[in-house]
Amino acid sequence: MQALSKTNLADEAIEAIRSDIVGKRWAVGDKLPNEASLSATLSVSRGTVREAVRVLVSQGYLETRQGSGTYVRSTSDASRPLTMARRASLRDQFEARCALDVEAARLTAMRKTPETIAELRWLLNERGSYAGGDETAFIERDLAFHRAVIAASGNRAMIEIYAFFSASIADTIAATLGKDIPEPDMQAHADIVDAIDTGDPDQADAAVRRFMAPVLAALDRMILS
Amino acid sequence: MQALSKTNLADEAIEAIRSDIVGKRWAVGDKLPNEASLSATLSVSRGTVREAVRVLVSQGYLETRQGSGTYVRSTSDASRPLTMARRASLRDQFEARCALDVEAARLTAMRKTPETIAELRWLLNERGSYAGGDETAFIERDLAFHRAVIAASGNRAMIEIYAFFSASIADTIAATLGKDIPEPDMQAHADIVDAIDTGDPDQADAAVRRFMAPVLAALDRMILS
DNA sequence: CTCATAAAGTCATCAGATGACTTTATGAGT
DNA sequence: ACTCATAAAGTCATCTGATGACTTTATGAG
Repeated sequence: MQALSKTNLADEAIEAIRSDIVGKRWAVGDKLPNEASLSATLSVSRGTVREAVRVLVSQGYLETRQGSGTYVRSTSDASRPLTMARRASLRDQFEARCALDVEAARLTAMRKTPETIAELRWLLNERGSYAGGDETAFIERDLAFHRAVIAASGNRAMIEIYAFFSASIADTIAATLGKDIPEPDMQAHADIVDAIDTGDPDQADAAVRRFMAPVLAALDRMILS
Repeated sequence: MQALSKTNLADEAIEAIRSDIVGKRWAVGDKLPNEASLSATLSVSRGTVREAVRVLVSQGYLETRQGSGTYVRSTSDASRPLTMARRASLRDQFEARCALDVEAARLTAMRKTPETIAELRWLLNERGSYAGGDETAFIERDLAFHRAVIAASGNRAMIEIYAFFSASIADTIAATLGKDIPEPDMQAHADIVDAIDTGDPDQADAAVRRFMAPVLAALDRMILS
C-alpha cells in the first residue's frame, strides 16, 4: 500500500513473518524454521529475528519452546488494529476522532431527549472558559462535554472507540508537542448543543464540522512547517 | 495472570519495565535510561533489554527514537476499549463502521487520484455479483472493495479501526445469527465510486448513506422482532 | 549573537560464542 | 526384539563486543 513510514528491519521482519502466518503459509501448531534459517531467509541477523519473534509471541501469534522450536499458536490477533491505530499520526488520529464526533452528533440529534440537552448544557456550563489555573482539570472538563455528546448517541461502540482515540491523542500531544492547537471557544461548543437541539442531523453534522475545521487546519500547518 | 514459570529473563525485564511505567515512576513523555543502563539495572544483557523494549513498543507503552532515546508513550492499558467495543451490540458496531465509511468516503473524494478510481473500479469488477458458489470468497472480495475505499482516504487510523470493526462484526454474525442482512447490489457499489469520482465530499457522503440505510434498517427490524 | 561543524550520546544491527533445554539416535543389556 | 540409559544433534536463551546511523549538544569562528 503506502510505505512512506520509515521502517526498521525488525518491524519488517515482524510483518514478513506475520503475513506468512495470517496468509496461512503455516498452520496452527506448525513449527517455524529455526532462528538461523529465518535469519538467512529474511536477510537480517539472528538478534533481529529474535526481537521480531518475541513481539509476535507477545501478540499471541507464536509460542517458543526452548530446545524445541517456535510454533504457530494463532493466525489472528484482534488487538492488532487498535495497536496500529494508536501508532498512526496525530493528524490521522484526530481526523478519525472528528469522524466519530460528526456521526455521533447526527445520531444524538435524532435520539435526543430534553434531559440530554439539559445535561449537555449543564456540562458546558461546568466546563466554563479557561482562565488560567489548573489546565489539566480544564481539559478534563472539556473532554467530559465531548464524551457526553458521544454518549448521548447511545452507541456503545462509538463511545469506546472515542475514548480510545481521546486517550491516545492526549498521550501523543503530551509526548510530542506543546499545545499550539487552538481550543474552540464557548460559542463554538454551544453551537453544537443548539444544533443537536434542533433534532436535525444535518445541522448537527455541520456544526461539528465548523467546530473541527480550524483544529484540523492547525494540525496541517504543523505538519507542513 | 502470569504463570509462575520464571524461566525467561526477557519476560521478567518486560514486567519490570512495565510495572515502572504503570506505577508512574516515569511519566508520559519521560525518557528512559539508555539501553546500557537498563541492562545494568536489570542485570540482563543489552540484547535482552532490546527484546523487552520492543515488546513494550508494540504494546503502545513505549516509543523509541533512533539516536535520541526511548520514551514513555502511555501509562494505560490500550486493550481495554477494544474489549468493550467488541461487546457492543451488532447494531452499534455496524453503525460505527458506517460512520467510518461515510467519513472516509468524504476524504477519499477530496484526495482521489485517477489511479485510485481505477483501482476501485477494478476491485468492484473483480467482486462481481454473487451467483452461488464460494460465499466466503465473495464476502472477502466485497470486503476488499470497502477496505480499498477506506485505504484511499490515506488515514491509517481509520484503516485500522475499520479492520477492527469488520473483523468483530464478522465474528458476531458468525457466532449469533445467520445472514439475513441484505447485501447491497452492484449498482449501489458503483454509485459510491461515481460519487467519489466527482470529488465532492457531500456527494460521497450521501452515496454511502444511501448504501447503508437499508442494511441498518434490516438490523433494526431484527432487534425489534 | 548566529550558525555551521564537531563531538558525544543513543538506538539499530550485526557477528560470534556459550549455556540450557528438548528431541532423536545409539547401543548395551535383557 | 524390546527397554532404557546415554550420547549426540538440534534449537532457543543469553551474553559480549563491535560498527553504523541518527539525534542532540557543545564548540568556535565570524
